[in-house]
Amino acid sequence: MTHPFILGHMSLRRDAARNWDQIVETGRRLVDEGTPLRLNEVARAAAVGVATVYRHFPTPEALLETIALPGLEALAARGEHALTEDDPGTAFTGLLLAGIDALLADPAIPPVFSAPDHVLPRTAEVVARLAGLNTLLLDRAQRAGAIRPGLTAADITRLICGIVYAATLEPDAAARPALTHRYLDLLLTGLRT
Amino acid sequence: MTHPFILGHMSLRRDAARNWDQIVETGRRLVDEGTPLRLNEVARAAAVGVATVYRHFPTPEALLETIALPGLEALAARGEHALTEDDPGTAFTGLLLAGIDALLADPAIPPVFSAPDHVLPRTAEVVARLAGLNTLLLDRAQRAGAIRPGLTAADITRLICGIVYAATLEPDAAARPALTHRYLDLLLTGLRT
DNA sequence: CATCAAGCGGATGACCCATCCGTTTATCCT
DNA sequence: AGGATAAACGGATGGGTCATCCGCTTGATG
Repeated sequence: MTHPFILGHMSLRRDAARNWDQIVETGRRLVDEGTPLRLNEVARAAAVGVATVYRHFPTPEALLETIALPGLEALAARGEHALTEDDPGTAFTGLLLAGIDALLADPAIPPVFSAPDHVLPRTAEVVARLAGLNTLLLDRAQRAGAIRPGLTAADITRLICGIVYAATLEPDAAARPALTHRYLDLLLTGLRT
Repeated sequence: MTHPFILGHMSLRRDAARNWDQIVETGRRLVDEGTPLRLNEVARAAAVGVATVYRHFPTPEALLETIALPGLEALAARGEHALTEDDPGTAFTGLLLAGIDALLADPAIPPVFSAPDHVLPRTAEVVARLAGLNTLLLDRAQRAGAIRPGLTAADITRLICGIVYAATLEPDAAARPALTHRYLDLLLTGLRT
């Protein structure tokens, strides 16, 4: 990942951009290792001054959101692709499955996705985009009679997070994907008409 | 709550027991307020020296487990009562509902209940007791044909925690109980044969 | 009442966080 | 090219929290 031009017309000095990259990359590594993001530690691991990290990312949340962004955008793209599918039922369940897999695959995503609000505009934007997609696909599936009425998109979002959370209670991480898929099946049985 | 005699034959000096009570009571208040338990803060709020708190509860987890214990034991008692019910299906679902309500009602319970291990023997014991009850009631319900086979008690436990977690994503706390009940209904539709 | 161990509390060293500021460096302009 | 300038750097440091240690107090015991 490489630093994006801000608002499309502003750029960072070359050394700043390089540091930005190193910080995000290091943060990604730490997140993947399961370490909670401590900005001082990120600075040390990235061989960069502490102030540099704080200048780019005032809080751990800001860095985490930056790290999570690509994954969230991939998921949103996946959702937009689902709009073109023929069967509203499979389009909807397909997005749920993709969401679960994304949440499981990238430890940066769950905390960002389930946070009540976001510090970066781009994160807020992509999460809102996902919510819109979710609403749209759910509505379609409900109209097609594939999903029972009386459920909101917010319910779906929460339940997906709940399923992923449930799977994290399994100590063996390798077993989690299979678990989430079983739990999603269970949920879908309840969701269908 | 009042300090239990340790192993049934050892007792604390009277002032120590009084402090113990005050610490647990203060901790309970803080937990109910949603404050994360910080031992220094508990000491200040309980008008007690820091060392006194640390002597009784070496870690925040130890205090939290102590605070959660009564609720967990009430739930276990509820589960033992469920054993005497006639219909295995309602006995099982009744315990699930009771579990959810307990997790929602007492903020001390979820972190203790879903922790992979426990620092106090009594906590470990009561959680194990609950697991046993869960296994037993699930097995009965499955044999009676009320619940589909292929699910373990651990699955159930995780799913219950997942549902409660899902409800905590709703910002309005007053709406959460209704949510969890709806989600449990959904889950039960999936669980039935 | 005297003895003494159990218990008390707060001072303190260790550690983490995040800001500030003197120095360095990229960029721009002549 | 090279100097001027602002952007960016980095680490020293003050502020805050954590948990231990130890000299003092107090309840229990005979």
